[in-house]
Amino acid sequence: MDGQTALDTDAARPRVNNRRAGILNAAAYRFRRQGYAATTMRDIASDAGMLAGSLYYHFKSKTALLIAVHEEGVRRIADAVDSAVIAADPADPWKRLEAALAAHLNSLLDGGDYAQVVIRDLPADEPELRATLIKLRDDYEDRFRALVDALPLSNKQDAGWLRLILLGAANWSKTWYRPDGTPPAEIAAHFIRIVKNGETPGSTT
Amino acid sequence: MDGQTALDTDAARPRVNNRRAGILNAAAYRFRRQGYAATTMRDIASDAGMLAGSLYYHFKSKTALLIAVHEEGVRRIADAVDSAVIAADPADPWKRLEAALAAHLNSLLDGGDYAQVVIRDLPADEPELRATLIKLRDDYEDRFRALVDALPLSNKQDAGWLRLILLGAANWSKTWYRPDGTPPAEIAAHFIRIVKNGETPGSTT
DNA sequence: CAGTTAAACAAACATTTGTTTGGTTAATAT
DNA sequence: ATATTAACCAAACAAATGTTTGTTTAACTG
Repeated sequence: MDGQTALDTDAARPRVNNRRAGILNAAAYRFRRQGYAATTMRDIASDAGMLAGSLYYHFKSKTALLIAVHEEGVRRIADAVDSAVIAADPADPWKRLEAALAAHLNSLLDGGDYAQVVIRDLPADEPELRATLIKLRDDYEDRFRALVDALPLSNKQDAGWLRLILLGAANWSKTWYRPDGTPPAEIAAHFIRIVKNGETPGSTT
Repeated sequence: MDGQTALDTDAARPRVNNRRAGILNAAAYRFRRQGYAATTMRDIASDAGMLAGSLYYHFKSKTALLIAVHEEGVRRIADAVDSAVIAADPADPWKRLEAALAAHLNSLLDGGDYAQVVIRDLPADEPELRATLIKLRDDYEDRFRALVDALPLSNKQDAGWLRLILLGAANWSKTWYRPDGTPPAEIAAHFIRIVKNGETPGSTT
């Protein structure tokens, strides 16, 4: 029995916590498709290839699972946005905002399940849990606050409205987006162009 | 087997179905606050002043209750928008759209619970139910399709984007709106102004 | 009055829920 | 080899779930 070398046991598979990612993936998948309340621990366990009780070796509760998915989701979408902003032209604040919005949309629409869970409406059961999740999202959205504040606006007071319009329109896109339709980057370009130039006839594009 | 087709909205017989509205209100209240999956029939029954089983005299299932709330919600918000558009200046298509958006926002933010349930993310459990609810909302949103198509746009192709931006930003407002903040009508005015005139310096008309 | 019936109750139903517990396996370390 | 421990299973748990059933109450009608 012990004659076999450790060739079949993947060396890149650490013995400790190597199933955590798989469980989190399954949870994110289910939370996105069914929502938190409608997802059962047995759903998640089944997708992860184990029994419901076994999940409690890795996570102490269903709530902890939701928080972990949120944290991972915020981390991913924030990284994507930060990278896009860094790669964008530092001299063009509109382009920087567009790059951030495109990354946000891409994470939301063509990305995995995590980002969708972050954006989706939060469960209102436990106020404490709700506060935790809202804070996670707010910290992320601060990026857009800074990007919008850097714009040369005709009315500086509009920075807040601009942020709300763009993030709202973007977050709502998951209800009408189709993978065979306009890609996320183009959606972002349209959004930015419209709020930047307006739709009044005669405005130069 | 006399199939009674009594109008449930008929108030001529107070004794018949006079609790329907109360039950629907309770359901809308709970669905808005907790979401559909997290709301129990006992929650609704408790708010309506009866036991869970008694609900089944008025509605055949929890699903039927959700559909009824959606139908009532769409009816209310559609009526509000239609009235606002009729009262608006027929010669100014931008004002007409703004009036519709203001009515939409008002129903969503300062209105009752029904509109929020319509807007909230739909349960994905039963595809058939989901299709029913989506169709209800789509029929309502057709109003905005017509209003946007009537605009004198610098780029006619942008009608679709304009509708998506405005409805998206509006529907997302429930996540950041505070009753002591900017009132719905002013929010609508800001949204319209920005997409109409743009934010490029010097474009103030 | 009796007869009918809308409306609700009281109690149970069979599942499903999140979670706990104790035991089992197999890899690792000593 | 022995001990340890990460990881999981198998089974149960109490509570909660949507729904059904038989019965009761009270208002209307003839």
